[in-house]
Amino acid sequence: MVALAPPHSETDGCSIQATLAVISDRWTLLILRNVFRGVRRFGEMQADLDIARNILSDRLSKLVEHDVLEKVPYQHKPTRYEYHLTAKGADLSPALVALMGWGDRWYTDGQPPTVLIHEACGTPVVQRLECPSCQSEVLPHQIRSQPGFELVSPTSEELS
Amino acid sequence: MVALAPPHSETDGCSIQATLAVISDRWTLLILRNVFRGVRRFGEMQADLDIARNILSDRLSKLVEHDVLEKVPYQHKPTRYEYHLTAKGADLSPALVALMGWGDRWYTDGQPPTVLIHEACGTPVVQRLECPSCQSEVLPHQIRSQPGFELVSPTSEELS
DNA sequence: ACCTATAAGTTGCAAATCGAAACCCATCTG
DNA sequence: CAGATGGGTTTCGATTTGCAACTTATAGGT
Repeated sequence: MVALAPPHSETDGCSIQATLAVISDRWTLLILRNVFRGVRRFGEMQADLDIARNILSDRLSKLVEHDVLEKVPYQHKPTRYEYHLTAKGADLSPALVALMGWGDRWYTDGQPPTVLIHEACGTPVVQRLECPSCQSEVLPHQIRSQPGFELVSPTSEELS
Repeated sequence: MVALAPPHSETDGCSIQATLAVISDRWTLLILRNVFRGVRRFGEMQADLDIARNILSDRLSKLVEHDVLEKVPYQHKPTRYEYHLTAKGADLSPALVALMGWGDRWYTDGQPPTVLIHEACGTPVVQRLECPSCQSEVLPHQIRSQPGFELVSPTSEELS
């Protein structure tokens, strides 16, 4: 298990909380996964996801508000928009990869429905934690969490 | 942007969908983050998260149902349980790391509230995609998604 | 025996959110 | 002018949420 610092909710954990405020509902990540795959228009998304139109509309505007997607006109008369990933949205890629990986590992019997492969050589890629100074892989139990700038020594918690 | 295959919803994307069925609500990931940090009891979680007791109760039993957490008795008379991560639950660690990382990168002005460091040397760790055969880092735009076993050549989508 | 405290829920009910279908608007095609 | 297309908004019943109060089980004190 990962040894993490004891919680002190005001300063800490807000990263997850802020993240969840943006993506934690049944549809948002599915919408984003589709945008990653090139499904960018209202109708395409609606057909592919089988989501209610009002909900899709609401989620898209929230994603635009949160600067995860941006509306890009693709025709005039009448003006119609596509939804493209912003830099912030594209940066959700690792999270999407991680969640997809978990689903693959625990919710498929045989092959995963989709594998991500290294374009140059065709090998399936893996997601790992690395230590930039040791240049080696770090396993989950070899990490410790530490407050960013307060120099509080975390009263080290016992493990399970 | 990541080049991904066109969607064909029945076979594909179910990994994300299955994952979202488990974790996609406002509280579940916060609960799990706390369990990762050693907060395992009902009352502790309730106090730390400021979550309604009925919702917490509901989420915990769903997580137990989904085999992400398990109830472990820590006293008898009256029997009380702690919630521990199963292997499946612990395997959510990369996803949690990725989501926390995104929040850190986009929702904090200065230092991130919490950094994950390599226990052995104290260096902050990074999460990367790697190609096991090239033994090199793979950037998000260098990956392609591919159906797991059907040999369908994805009609390569134009990029943005 | 009685009172209080601790831990972990459950229940009741009002308020917010969701979802399916219908409706609206602008424009192009026949 | 009658559809068709694309992208929504509105309406309204069903579901989910959240707060507060209640319950159960047990230990400790007086």
